[in-house]
Amino acid sequence: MSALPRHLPQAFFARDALEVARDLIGTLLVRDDVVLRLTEVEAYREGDSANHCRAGKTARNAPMWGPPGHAYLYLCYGLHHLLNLVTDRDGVGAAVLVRSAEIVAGHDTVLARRRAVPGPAALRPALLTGPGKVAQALGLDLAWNDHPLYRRGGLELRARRPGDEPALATGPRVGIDYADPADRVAPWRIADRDSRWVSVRKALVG
DNA sequence: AGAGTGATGTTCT
DNA sequence: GAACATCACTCTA
Repeated sequence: MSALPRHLPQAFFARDALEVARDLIGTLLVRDDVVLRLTEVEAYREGDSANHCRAGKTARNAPMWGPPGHAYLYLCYGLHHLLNLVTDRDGVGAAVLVRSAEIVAGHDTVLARRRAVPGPAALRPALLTGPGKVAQALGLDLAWNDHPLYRRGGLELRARRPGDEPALATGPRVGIDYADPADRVAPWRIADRDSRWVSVRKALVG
């Protein structure tokens, strides 16, 4: 396998979640032999009624209030671990949820973790479109909370590959019917317009 | 392809 | 006790 692009520095994450979300499409999540290219994310910002931090700091959302560039994981519906990347400055509760990705390397490991039957038929978007699937493919659980992504080791985030300048599509975030109307329709879901490895493709524009 | 539904456990009212 | 940033499976067309 060819050399990976550079790590993104902590300063990359120390901005508004929406800005970070746009820049995350096309970047690489790396763990052991698995390399995933991000194709779909959602921003959860300060003052956002869909944000886990809307009611203040709790034991669950504590990592979101911490320094940028760390992981925030939580258990959704009692079954699925969801991976977020903490954004904005220390003391602000904001993050970007990773919704979908495509496989760059480590196909066999991903298939095994996803409990898919090995073979060409398994390598289709349904394998990795959805936040629970991405975390499962990376082998992540709550033990990865607070893990820094801007340093070598464990779970890492690296820059886009040379020449990868994805066109973006946007749409409303998924599964936040409880939020205020304005936040519910805000186009804070960002995707790679030209990738098939994106969930709920229908609601996207651009 | 689209709608319906059960699984499963933590968090918050 | 209800809600929940979901998934995989089953119908019906």
